[in-house]
Amino acid sequence: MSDRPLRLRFAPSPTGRLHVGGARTALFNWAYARRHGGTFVLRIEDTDAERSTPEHERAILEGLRWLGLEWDEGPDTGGPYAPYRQSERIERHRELARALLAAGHAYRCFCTPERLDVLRAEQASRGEKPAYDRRCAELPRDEVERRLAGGERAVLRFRVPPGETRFVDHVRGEVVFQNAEVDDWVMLRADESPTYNFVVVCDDVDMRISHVFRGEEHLVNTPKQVLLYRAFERPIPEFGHLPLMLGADGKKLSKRTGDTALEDYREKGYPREAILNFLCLQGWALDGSTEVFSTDDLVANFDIADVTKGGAIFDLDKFRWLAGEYIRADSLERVAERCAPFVVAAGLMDEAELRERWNWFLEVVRGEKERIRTYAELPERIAYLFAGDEEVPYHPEAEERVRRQGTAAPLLREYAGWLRGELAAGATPAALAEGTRAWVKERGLKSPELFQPLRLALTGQSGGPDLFETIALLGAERALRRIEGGAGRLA
RNA sequence: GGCCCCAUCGUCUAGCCCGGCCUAGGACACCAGGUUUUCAUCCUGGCGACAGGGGUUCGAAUCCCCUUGGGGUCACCA
Repeated sequence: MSDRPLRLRFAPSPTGRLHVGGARTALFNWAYARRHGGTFVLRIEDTDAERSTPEHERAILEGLRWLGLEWDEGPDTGGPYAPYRQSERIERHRELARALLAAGHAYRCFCTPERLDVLRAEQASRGEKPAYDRRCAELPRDEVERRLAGGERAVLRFRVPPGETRFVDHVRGEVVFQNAEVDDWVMLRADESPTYNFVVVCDDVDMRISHVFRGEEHLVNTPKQVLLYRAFERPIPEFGHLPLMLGADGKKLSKRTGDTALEDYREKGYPREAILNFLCLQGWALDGSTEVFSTDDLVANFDIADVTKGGAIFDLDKFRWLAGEYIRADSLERVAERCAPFVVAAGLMDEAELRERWNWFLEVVRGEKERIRTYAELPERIAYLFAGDEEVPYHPEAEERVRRQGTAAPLLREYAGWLRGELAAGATPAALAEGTRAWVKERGLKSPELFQPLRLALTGQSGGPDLFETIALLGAERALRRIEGGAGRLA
């Protein structure tokens, strides 16, 4: 088994947006394949015709690609085991089901959903575990034929053999299930459509999947699947069940406790490198001390055996810190490129304007680059640059602090007079900074006495980039107008 | 509830497999200080954990058992 070609897969179901937990599963599968020279397969599990949509499928592929997780075989790229969309493999599933039926590993069950409901209700009331009672397990062949011919609907159930099922999980070690605990589960529904536990094995067998790494919620499915491999007499793949990603409440990450979709974070402006890095950190560590690392580092070092066993609470604070790290470390040009769509979306500038004033925009970004943690944070921080000079929105607390100082209005008026002269003479930001310090000193003031009102008048905020750079960004006329306007508003 | 999985700072984790180097390391968050025109960055320091109990051993965070706690799962969903 170990000398089989290494083949891994990620098999999302297009019934919703790509979950961040799914993205991490894909990442670890991908990394393992890349590390060991294996093949990474993408397969779409769209057997739930009710909920699967082409839109979701497209979005999932796009999201994975955006992350940089390229697959070697998949629904769009094709490959030697095509098709890679389960809905297109149903004939094969039925064929395999018939083979199992013929071999006695499966049987027809005529029990109606209604009877099963009643059965489960009775079991529940007696405090028993809900399980199929195998009423149809030993039906004589002629009776089965007769009822089928009579138009009765039947599902196909797997006949779970006695004994126990054990397998080695590469994250957890050996896991044992008593087969008596495993229900005779449905392989084919009454309409002949195959169910998840069945198709997954059919396709993994047909696609020669050698390693199955997936979320821990699938751990309890594994005995069913191992039993199926045995029935098929095919090699059982290596398993590894990844710890769950948990919400702040310690339960499986759900919409109740935060954003669950990869897209959510993308839309919120997290750098993709930071997302990837953070996903790694949920359940795996490079060396225990390095927090910031690339997917190359992951690929060079990833081992399924090093994955943590316990569930990991999604630590948004750390994620945001990491995102900021990536933005700070990135080039100005690139940060600007990536912020641009958010600026446009916020209605601050349109694309033509952005192109036209690109160098100006670069300077704007330079001022905020070490302050933002996500690209989406830029627009709100720089909105003051686009406000009318007479109606710069003052942050209430900042304004309150300045008003308490009391001397702001006359000071600003006086300073504006001085500044007008300097600006007219073409002073650089650095020269202005120096001149202003001298100006403050001459009057026996403390720096904040001027700078706080000045910042408020210019930006409406209490913090931000260098004031003289801000003046340069605004231009002399607008800056002066804001300072004089500020003197008026604060008088 | 049955079954299965898990258990190191508030959070993510290193250490555990191959007991001693662990007075348990790193990071986020938090607190304090420094730098700065402010905010942020950056630097320094602080707070803070081996769930509990039994074993095994000269010695246990590391091995075994029990308890407790948490999670997952129990469909003609995936």
